[in-house]
Amino acid sequence: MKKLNSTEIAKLAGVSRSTVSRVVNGYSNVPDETRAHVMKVINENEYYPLISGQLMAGKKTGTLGFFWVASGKIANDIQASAFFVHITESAAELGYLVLTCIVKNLSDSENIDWVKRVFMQERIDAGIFVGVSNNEPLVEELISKGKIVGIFDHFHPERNEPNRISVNFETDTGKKAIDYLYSLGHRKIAIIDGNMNRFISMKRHESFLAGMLAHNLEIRAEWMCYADVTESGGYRAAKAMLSRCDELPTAICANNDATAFGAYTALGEAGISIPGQVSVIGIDGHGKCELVSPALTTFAFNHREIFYSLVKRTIAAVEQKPDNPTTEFLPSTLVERASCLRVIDNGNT
Amino acid sequence: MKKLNSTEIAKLAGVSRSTVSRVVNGYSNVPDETRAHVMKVINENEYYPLISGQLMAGKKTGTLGFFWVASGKIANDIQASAFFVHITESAAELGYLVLTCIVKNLSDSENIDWVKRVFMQERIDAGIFVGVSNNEPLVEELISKGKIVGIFDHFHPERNEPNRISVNFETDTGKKAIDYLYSLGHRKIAIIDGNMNRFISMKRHESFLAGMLAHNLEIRAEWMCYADVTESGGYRAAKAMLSRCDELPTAICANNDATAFGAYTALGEAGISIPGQVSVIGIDGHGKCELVSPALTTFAFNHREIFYSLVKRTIAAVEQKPDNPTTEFLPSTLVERASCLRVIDNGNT
DNA sequence: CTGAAAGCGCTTACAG
DNA sequence: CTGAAAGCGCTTACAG
Repeated sequence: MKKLNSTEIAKLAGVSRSTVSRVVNGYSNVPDETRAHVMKVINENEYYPLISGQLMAGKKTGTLGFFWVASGKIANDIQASAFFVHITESAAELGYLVLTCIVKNLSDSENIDWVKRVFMQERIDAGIFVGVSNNEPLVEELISKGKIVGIFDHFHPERNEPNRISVNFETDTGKKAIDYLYSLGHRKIAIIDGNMNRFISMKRHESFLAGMLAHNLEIRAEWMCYADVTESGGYRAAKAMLSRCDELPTAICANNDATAFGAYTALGEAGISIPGQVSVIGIDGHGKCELVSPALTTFAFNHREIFYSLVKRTIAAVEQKPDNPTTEFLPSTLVERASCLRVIDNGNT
Repeated sequence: MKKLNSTEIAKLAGVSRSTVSRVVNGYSNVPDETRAHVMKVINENEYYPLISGQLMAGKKTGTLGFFWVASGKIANDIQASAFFVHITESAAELGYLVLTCIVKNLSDSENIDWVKRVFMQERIDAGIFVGVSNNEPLVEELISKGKIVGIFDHFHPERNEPNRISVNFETDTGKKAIDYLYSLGHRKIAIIDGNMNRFISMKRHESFLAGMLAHNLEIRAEWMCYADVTESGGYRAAKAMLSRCDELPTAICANNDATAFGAYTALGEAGISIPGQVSVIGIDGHGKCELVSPALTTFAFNHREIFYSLVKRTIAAVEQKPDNPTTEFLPSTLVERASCLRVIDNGNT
């Protein structure tokens, strides 16, 4: 069966290309009878309008870019899978396709150009970014050029351009984690902070400290450490912390679950039992929490909901829906597993 | 900065649009000096040719579709992540973008149309399919329409259309698994087969039996079971097998790792220790093998290599490279972990 | 080596 | 309600 174009379909149906187009696009100004007849010809001939023609005539692509910025190995990262699936499924639900790009390094000009070209060539209507810092120049450039960008973990209260869409974790989860450990009797708490270029890591840092202050807990320098948000970063940070501290904390509060998994390894290597000697708590809701031993207690976010919110509002911006909220903060839920132990309050503060 | 088109760039550079196009496309028939001058104007104005115009003029999309057919929940599946990452990275390495589609159900006409439209609208140059049966009507239809399709786990020796590209696991891994268990002294081996609509599951089934026959092992009906290739399928199959058998096998040979994980759960619920009472072996090289307890011994495949081969040859078909092999079989490597125990051969065969 | 011109397949204001 | 016509931005054979 030969592939027909709209002119040929029009001829077969005995109408003009205009009418074929109206039927294809579901416009209302076509009588039911005409529509049914044209549809029949379209279906019989399996006519699908070519995207090239539609784009030239000014239609949108119906496609979202998904830019996953990940420097390390992500092939076996459950989280990468979850993000990819949530974004793709959310987009599909709203009738959009997803063009995926894994970006290794946003400091590399070739990488930058690869991303930029996707936008500038108008292959997509908007792009979703995951894994960028809160002040990524490329993102800022795209926004300033009027491109619609949806960003996970991004907040600039002073900038509220309608094409700067973001979704965020609530900002007080750090304090909630400290509160929880405190309620279990922990008074000696170590903190593994994240990457201070990321909005949420910074907020979590502030929020950890707020929790410590609220309970009058000692913020001991040797227990404070910084990691990036990765498992290997958490491992290195925890290892260094353990080797320098005179006294062990009773609990470690990690910036995120991946960092906590890294801490598990460091504690294991040092022969320290979890939660017997040291409790560990994460934040995120990583799929691996239930697989590690002991299962990791965490403040979990609903990632499905988070990405749906981001994708939905990004698409709303594309379609110029009015009153579209540019940002949203979503809540966590405590999931108690086996990694945190109740301890006797020995009165030390 | 206003966005310019090729006419405006041509004017600024003092050449014709033809020459701008030649420079953009890197054609050789442009003197170095002209090329440098035009490039300068292009870069200064950040000119990127719109994909819409390029497509209309007959250029390819430079995009591959990735159709992941998965009926169940895949958000937390490590494998889904790995496949997605390998395909996207392989494509990027070869200069291609990837349009991803998660397909829930290839029996549903809406799902079918969603996939078909991506091809028919010419949004992509070719599509990669993962998770389809060896005789998927949609795939056959696309191939018969001349669409270039790359399929993971697909083999039809009698059909060798140049647009039917596939990559496969070697077909004798089942026998290797039996050989290995035999070498550990196992004589009472249970087999969990996969989905017989999948090429590799069928081959593995044949190959399991070949191994059993080669060693003169009894193929006991109560130890033979069928699952789909999922973890829950493996669980159900193993559970049913355990409840009906009078005597326990000393080892379970699973069609694939996910099925083996399901068997773990069934054995755990029945209070049967792995590998103390029953050894378990998988096939695949799933990222979770090292996370489960005991770590799963498996015949692992190099998924990166597998998907690179598929993507590379699919792209070669798009670019009409000569002598492009339409299929390839890749080997496994035994990865010994903790799930298989050496047993004393009690002489039973 | 270079430009003028044709052409790709649609959609949409416009006129009726 | 419907059609003729313009127009979208490129590439490429063609002619020189």
